Amino acid sequence: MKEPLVPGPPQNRSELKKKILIHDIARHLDVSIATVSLVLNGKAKEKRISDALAERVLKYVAEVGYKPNQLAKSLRTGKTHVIGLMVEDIANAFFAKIAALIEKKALARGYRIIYCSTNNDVAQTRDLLAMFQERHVDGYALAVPPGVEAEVRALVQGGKPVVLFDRLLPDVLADAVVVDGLTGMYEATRHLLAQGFSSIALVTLHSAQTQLLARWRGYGRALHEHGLPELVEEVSFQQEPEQIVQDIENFLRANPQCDAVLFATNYLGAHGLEALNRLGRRIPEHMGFISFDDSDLFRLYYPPITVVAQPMELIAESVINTLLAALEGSGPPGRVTQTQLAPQLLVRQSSIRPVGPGPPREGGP
Amino acid sequence: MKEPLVPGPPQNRSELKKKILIHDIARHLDVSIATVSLVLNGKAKEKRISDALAERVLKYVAEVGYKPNQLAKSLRTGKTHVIGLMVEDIANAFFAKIAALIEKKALARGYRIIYCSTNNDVAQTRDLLAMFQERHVDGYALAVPPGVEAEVRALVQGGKPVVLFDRLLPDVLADAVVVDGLTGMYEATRHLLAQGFSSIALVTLHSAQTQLLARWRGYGRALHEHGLPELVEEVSFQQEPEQIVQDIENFLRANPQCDAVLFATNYLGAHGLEALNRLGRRIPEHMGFISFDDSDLFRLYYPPITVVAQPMELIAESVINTLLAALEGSGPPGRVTQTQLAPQLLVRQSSIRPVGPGPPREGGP
DNA sequence: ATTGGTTGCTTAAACATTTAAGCAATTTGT
DNA sequence: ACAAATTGCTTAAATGTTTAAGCAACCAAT
Repeated sequence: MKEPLVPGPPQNRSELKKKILIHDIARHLDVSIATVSLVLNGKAKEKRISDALAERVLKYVAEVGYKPNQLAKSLRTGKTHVIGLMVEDIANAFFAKIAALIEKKALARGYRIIYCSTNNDVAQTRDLLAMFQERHVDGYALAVPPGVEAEVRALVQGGKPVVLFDRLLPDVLADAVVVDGLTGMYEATRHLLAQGFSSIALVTLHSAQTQLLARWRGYGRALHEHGLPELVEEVSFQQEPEQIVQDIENFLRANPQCDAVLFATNYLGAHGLEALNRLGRRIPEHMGFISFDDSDLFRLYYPPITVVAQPMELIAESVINTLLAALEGSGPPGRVTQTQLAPQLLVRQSSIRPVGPGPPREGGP
Repeated sequence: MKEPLVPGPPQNRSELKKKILIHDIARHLDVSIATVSLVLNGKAKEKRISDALAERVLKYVAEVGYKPNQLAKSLRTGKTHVIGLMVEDIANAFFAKIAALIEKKALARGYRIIYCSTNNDVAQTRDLLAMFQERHVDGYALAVPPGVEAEVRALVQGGKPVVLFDRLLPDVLADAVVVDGLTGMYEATRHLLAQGFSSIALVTLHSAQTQLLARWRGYGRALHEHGLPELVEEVSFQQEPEQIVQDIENFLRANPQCDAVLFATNYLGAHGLEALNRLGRRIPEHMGFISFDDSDLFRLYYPPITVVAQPMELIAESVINTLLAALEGSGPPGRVTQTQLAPQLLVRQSSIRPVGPGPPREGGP
């Protein structure tokens, strides 16, 4: 313990913290600042600092607990060791989980993350991208809405490591990690068809986000193969949750023949559950139900909800690997790495058609 | 324009981005760097730069879109306009939501947030605190586990703005924002008692986190007032989710007389639901159920789960206000601001005792 | 006609580091 | 014995800002 036992006169506590600089180290060891710096940056060998001196430096540095000022370092080297991560909404379970995983993996490899939520707002996203640049992040992991193609392209062409994930930006050629939502939704839809559901709806967002369009295409493909028509509700994301629930409610009420419904995102699924509750329709007796993305809610719901689960660990791992490869790889190899991961259909009760008295078509209570 | 009109040989794209510096502005306007800097920092009046020149500077700066290098600025001024936010786990719904709210409010006031998850690991928390210091964050918003008192105290005494939230650190006098979990849990327990539940258990973590202890005390107080014994399961947080579920399962199996259970955190509640599922016990027929923290899971569960909800908006607002007051307030006012917010008991079906065989004790509906 | 006060800007140090270039002293080669 | 190469370190420029201190030029007042 360094604290004096007797407090003594009112010391200015901030003086106790007197930041120690590389200059202090150098002076104490009676060597130049450059020597200390070289040793600390592992260039002792390369720059022919003697082992003896290098060791003296390291020893003293450890002893006094000297830590270089990262701001000065970054200013000089142009590297911050910070990665900018931009997601739709950090309060969303999917993105929160991805962020947590990426943070952990990045930290383990010496990088810090700074996050931002775009809320799918183009202007805000632009501002945030500008902030990342101002803060001199070394690399970008982006799940951004369409509308910022120009800015992202400029980054890529400026040589900055950029990895798009969750969704692509049309016409922007960049490293990317995405999940094959088309196949995921295709199989989910086929599963519903196989279960005997015959009028299957999709609830998605009115948005040009590529992952949503892919999921839609998967749904559409399965239906077309069976000669069935699409039945799609596109809700707007710029509204209150309550409004979304009501939209879904109205949609389902307007389509009473519909006997199963797919949701393109986790929160649409959650709102869907609420809508069905209000309508008093039971899952799966009145309505088959599948959502994209897994969560505690879906897993523990009664009945448990069938989902198209994304491989979270793999996504995070791929994003960080791709980014670090670009960051640490010697110069731009000119190649673009696009990774596509397979989602997994987790079949639970909500999509299992109950064997009941005859075809339970439109069964009222 | 300095660019030749004829493009010439294959230009290096990165050269196109030639970062513009304050020096370039100064030279173009034929004034000194200092003048430009003063104007940009709103000190034109104070330092007697003529309005005419100030306007010329601003005009040209806007025209070429010059943005000062934040690293250099921070190095010189010692301010980064970054707040370090440390939570238990960013993937946890409560913290994710708080983080999202704090981020939004901070951004609106010109500050950036960098987050970290402690996972309640003391060593990791210490490392992360050190990182925040290295990155020169201007202020700290901390929900940290016990064990880092010394480090946090050092920060506070070093004059750094620190706001503890969600939980306090014993013996660290700092600004804080907490929720009155004692009263919250006291009322939740009283509610169960009023409903006629008679053997009420609490599932909490084996931890000295102050908010958990307060919740426990609230539970204990209500029981003691009714002359009833405590029945508490403390699960360890260092284990896999699956193990926690099994712990709860075993605990409930070992206490068959127990007819209601309270959970001290949202994820304990979620695990509790799973445990009850596995045991085949129905809520509220076999077991009354209340969890701390609200979530979609609890709200949409069947039956809907009664919760002690925390006022998220208020927490975020208070944290950021307290922090910015300390950051921008003129010097240390010497006073510590501790805010305590009231939680809200949201009564849902899971804690409503079904009228069944036997007297429903203490006034029915 | 000198002093004193403004006005309107500039000079230069400071922030804390990295790293290319340089320079004695020593070792090696012929 | 002398040139060349190597060793082991240092000097100083560079990174891009902010801001205290300074300095001409002009004006007002004695």
